[in-house]
Amino acid sequence: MKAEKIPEATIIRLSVYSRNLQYMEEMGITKVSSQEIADATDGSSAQVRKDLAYFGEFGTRGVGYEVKHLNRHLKKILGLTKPRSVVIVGAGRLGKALMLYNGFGNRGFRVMGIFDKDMSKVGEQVGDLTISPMYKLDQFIKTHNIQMGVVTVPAAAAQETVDIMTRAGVKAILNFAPKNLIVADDVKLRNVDLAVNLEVLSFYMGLEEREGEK
Amino acid sequence: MKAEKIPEATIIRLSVYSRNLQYMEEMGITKVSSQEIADATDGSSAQVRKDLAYFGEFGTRGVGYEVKHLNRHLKKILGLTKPRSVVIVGAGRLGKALMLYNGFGNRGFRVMGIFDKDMSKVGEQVGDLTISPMYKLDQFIKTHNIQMGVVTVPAAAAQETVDIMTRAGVKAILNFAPKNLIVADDVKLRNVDLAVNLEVLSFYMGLEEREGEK
DNA sequence: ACTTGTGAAGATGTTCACAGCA
DNA sequence: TGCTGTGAACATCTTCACAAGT
Repeated sequence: MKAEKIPEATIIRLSVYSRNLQYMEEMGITKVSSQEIADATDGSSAQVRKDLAYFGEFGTRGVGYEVKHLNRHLKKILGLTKPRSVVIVGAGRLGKALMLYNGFGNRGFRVMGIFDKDMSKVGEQVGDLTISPMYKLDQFIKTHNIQMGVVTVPAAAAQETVDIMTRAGVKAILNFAPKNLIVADDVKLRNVDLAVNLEVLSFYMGLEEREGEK
Repeated sequence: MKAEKIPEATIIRLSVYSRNLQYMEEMGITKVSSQEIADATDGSSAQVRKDLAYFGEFGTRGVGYEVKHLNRHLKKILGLTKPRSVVIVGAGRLGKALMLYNGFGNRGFRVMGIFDKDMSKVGEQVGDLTISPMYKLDQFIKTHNIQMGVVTVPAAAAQETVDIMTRAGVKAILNFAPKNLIVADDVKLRNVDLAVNLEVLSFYMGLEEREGEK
């Protein structure tokens, strides 16, 4: 392992490797090669080995990797060994859908609260949580030591939302609002822009269409 | 403009530029510089100019860009000038949330149908559409000439879903199932993995925590 | 014999810095 | 003067190919 800077693309792939190793583990597979991981995740075996090499040596030459052992290390690297507390702000359809999304829970993320400005939504039950009013957000984050926030409010309200979150102590934010947000250097921010994804697809479709016209 | 290969990162940024130009247009701003676009989208002015240079010359030296003119070109590049027809398969919470998501509609994407295998969901009203049974999907895609599909079914059902879609003629797929899918070369596929995004944030939080321990 | 781990080569993407033009 | 457009320098990421280890 080296103290180099690690590409973000590597971290994304490690997360995908881990998910696939999880499946393998559940299916009772005990041993895997870099080539098999590559096949399952649509990558190359050299890439898999390079990605892992940033963090240490996890395999046995001539043999491969022990599934359980490798997955345990990957989860550790990704910080998934202790549960992470999350709040969702914005109890619209997307916020509620994420609140109830199983994919978070079974990877160690605990959605502890869901908040909305709209008082007509406050009190509504979503799964086993109740929608809380925004003015309680700051105190809730502090009391429950919340580390991560998910933003599903409209673009116009996104900046004030992250300001409240970060002032209260949230250290990482996943933003679904189509807006470029400003946060302090020590806060990690990731944007998921659903429309951008469709537009990228649309671009490549357009390329094909133009090819077809020739 | 050159016939070079264009980085996907460039396409993603063009989509973000376009969204910001849209805001500017709505606010009545007529003129913008590459620096101003960079500030609004958290990038560099050189990057903005390089991205645009793949497709032509849209500005005036010494002056900048005409907002409306540039946005019109970007939308053309992204294939957003004619509306794109979309189906959503998987009428769970995420599927419904996406169905009702405004961000698609106001960028030219038309959700024409929503489908689910679960017959107890079929017939249910979502916005102004009704959930249809899976066996109607193939015919619907052909009849309405659907170009894009959004997959929000569970991981185990994702591959068979895209097989039906692509056999019926869908040319681009946005997949939310945490599963690596196989599609023909002429079909464009993008994966949005919500848990991966949280895991990447978790990784960077872990780095900071380890820093703090020193 | 087989598969990892890795330096070196190659490919790709970003930034610099300035010529070109209004 | 001011800002775009762009070749060249730089930085980053991926692939290659083989030595090392079992």
